[in-house]
Amino acid sequence: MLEDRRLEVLRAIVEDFVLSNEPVGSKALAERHSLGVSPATVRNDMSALEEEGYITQPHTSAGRIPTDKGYRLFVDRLSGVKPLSRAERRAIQSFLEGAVDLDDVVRRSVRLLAQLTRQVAVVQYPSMSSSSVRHIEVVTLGPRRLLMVIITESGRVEQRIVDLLTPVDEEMAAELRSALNCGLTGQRLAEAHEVVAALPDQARPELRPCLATMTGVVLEALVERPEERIAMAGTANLTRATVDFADSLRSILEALEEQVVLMKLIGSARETGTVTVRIGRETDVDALRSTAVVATGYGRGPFALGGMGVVGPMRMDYPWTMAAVRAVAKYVGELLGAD
Amino acid sequence: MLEDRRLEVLRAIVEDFVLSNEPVGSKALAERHSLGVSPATVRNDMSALEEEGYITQPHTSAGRIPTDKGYRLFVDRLSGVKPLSRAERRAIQSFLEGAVDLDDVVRRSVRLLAQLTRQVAVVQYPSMSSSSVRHIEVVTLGPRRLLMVIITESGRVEQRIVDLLTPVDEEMAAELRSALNCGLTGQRLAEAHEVVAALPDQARPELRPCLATMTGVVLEALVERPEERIAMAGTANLTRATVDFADSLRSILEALEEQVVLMKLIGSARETGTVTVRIGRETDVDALRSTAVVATGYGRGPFALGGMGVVGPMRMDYPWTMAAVRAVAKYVGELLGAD
DNA sequence: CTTGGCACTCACTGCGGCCGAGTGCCAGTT
DNA sequence: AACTGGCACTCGGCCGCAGTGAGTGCCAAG
Repeated sequence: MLEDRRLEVLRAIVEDFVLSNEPVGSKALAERHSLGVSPATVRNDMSALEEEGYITQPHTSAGRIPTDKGYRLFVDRLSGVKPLSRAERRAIQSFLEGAVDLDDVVRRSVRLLAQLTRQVAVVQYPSMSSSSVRHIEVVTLGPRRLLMVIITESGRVEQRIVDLLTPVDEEMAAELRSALNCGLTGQRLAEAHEVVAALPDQARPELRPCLATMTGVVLEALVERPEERIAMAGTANLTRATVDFADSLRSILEALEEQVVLMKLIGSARETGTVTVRIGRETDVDALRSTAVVATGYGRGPFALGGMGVVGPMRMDYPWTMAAVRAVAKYVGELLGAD
Repeated sequence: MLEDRRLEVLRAIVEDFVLSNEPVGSKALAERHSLGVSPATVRNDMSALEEEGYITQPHTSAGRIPTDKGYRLFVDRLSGVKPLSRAERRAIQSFLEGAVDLDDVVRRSVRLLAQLTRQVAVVQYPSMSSSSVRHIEVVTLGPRRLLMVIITESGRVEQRIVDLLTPVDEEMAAELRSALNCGLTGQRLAEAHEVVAALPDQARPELRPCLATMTGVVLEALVERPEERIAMAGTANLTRATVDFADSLRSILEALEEQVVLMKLIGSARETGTVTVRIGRETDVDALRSTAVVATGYGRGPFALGGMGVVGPMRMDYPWTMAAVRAVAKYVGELLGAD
């Protein structure tokens, strides 16, 4: 029970601080939350919490604010996931259902998430390697130049220009097309490594060099190249978290423009079926040490299509944000799964 | 000559202010630039320039800073375009030449421009309506659902999912494909309105409804829909222009996330063959009244493929920025023109 | 274990004064 | 007529200073 109240105090501190963005003191705490004890008692608890590293004071004789560790405990043990209201769910649905194509779905999602959470939103495009090939198209652009267009089950379209060593006519292009399609359609690219590599050997000798080049491109472009596309929106929301935050704003923006960094943040959450939260230094990105990332994967089945999430100040309404991210991810997953 | 010196003073003010970001006074001006006159004389000139609205003082007894009108005069009459160094040109070239596809070209360009100018860079994807159709691919996704992929000369790929009223089998899909390709290949979409609309009538009766739906999609998606895609980078650079600027940063970021606004800014510069500069209120966007936009079109020939440019503080090194934008645009134009 | 009381700390605020960059004006010079 | 040096004046920015109050830590009593 002592232990219990301490946790209750921590929860109260986090909640108040998230609301006010000001260090919260013992008096206000005892008043605003019905803890049933006096400020002095709260002070003792706070002292203990500080000892254990869950809260800290910005300077002597100021209130306390949560530390990374405090937020972590809060997220892990003290907060559920606030369910969204029916109206909010409807809003998500109606916002997304007008989308005309995959690109549109992603762009709408990211804007929706940014507006909803009032944070920076990030959405990964459905990954090529975890969805299977629907069709490969080959178009001749010139005697030695082809355009390959790869279409996946999830509706993503990837294009590559290929320069060949030997000229190819329309007829050969058609053969290449059918060879590729026979070999690859329905394959999950992540698993098709050997199949793809073996393809050239089964073709007519004249075509082999071309096919080898092309399968090389497929592998390089879709399997090995990890830098997939992402969309981002709501960077303006970063300015909301003002002051102390403001000086680091530049470095945060810089980090967010770095594809690799974003992929790491969002991508790692992709495989887990749940919403994951990374707080402060847990992000492993120095520029983001004052931020938190709430992310999840979307797309049903064992292979998530991609990840999405938001980046905001540590001082964030975690329960609500997690709910919003989860809801959008679920809806987008259904939308893309149905295609 | 009196007039001449005044302009010289204006130029000096602009140059100094761009460098220091501090109101510039008569004394420093007379010293740093070899104007050959005393501070008192400079003061008289400054007084006149202020009278005419080219400069202003932030508060009494401070130095002067240029107004919108002052920058405008500077850009129009007082500055040429600094040519880039050979090394810089080479840097541009080597940065861009590794691009593997259109998407990559655009993304590299925008990052390059942002790094080069240290401003926010914006690049419009090559417009569909001003480039001609290379190939249209039709893929069946389900009995009543098709995926159309439209590939243009410039290598841009656009995709649309089409839901049909009647079922279509593979054979019919092939017919539709060839009908579309016969009718549209080589057409400039902006001019093909009637041709596209007339297509269905020439086909077999059973196909007409389908074809009508599909041509409708083509028109709607590629000709009528003005919201084309754009890429942006370097938003972190906005924080460089600190302080006074900082409070409006939020609204600037918001404006920049608005596709429509960006399209207007960049798109309008697209048709002109030269680099255009919009200063302050000339942007016609309230949130950008403290910024300047330097933009140009890229892609040779009478039809520009798209526009690109940078957005930065009015306090900007115009000659250099204009040179950089022009150089990148020229190179990207060549790159895409050759494809 | 809790509580009221009490002394203490320290960021924040408002105030007054100083400083200096920069201006505007004027009288003298070329 | 244009330029220059001199001079008084303005006013934002920068101390230093004391007052205030929220918040803490400790302690002794319940």
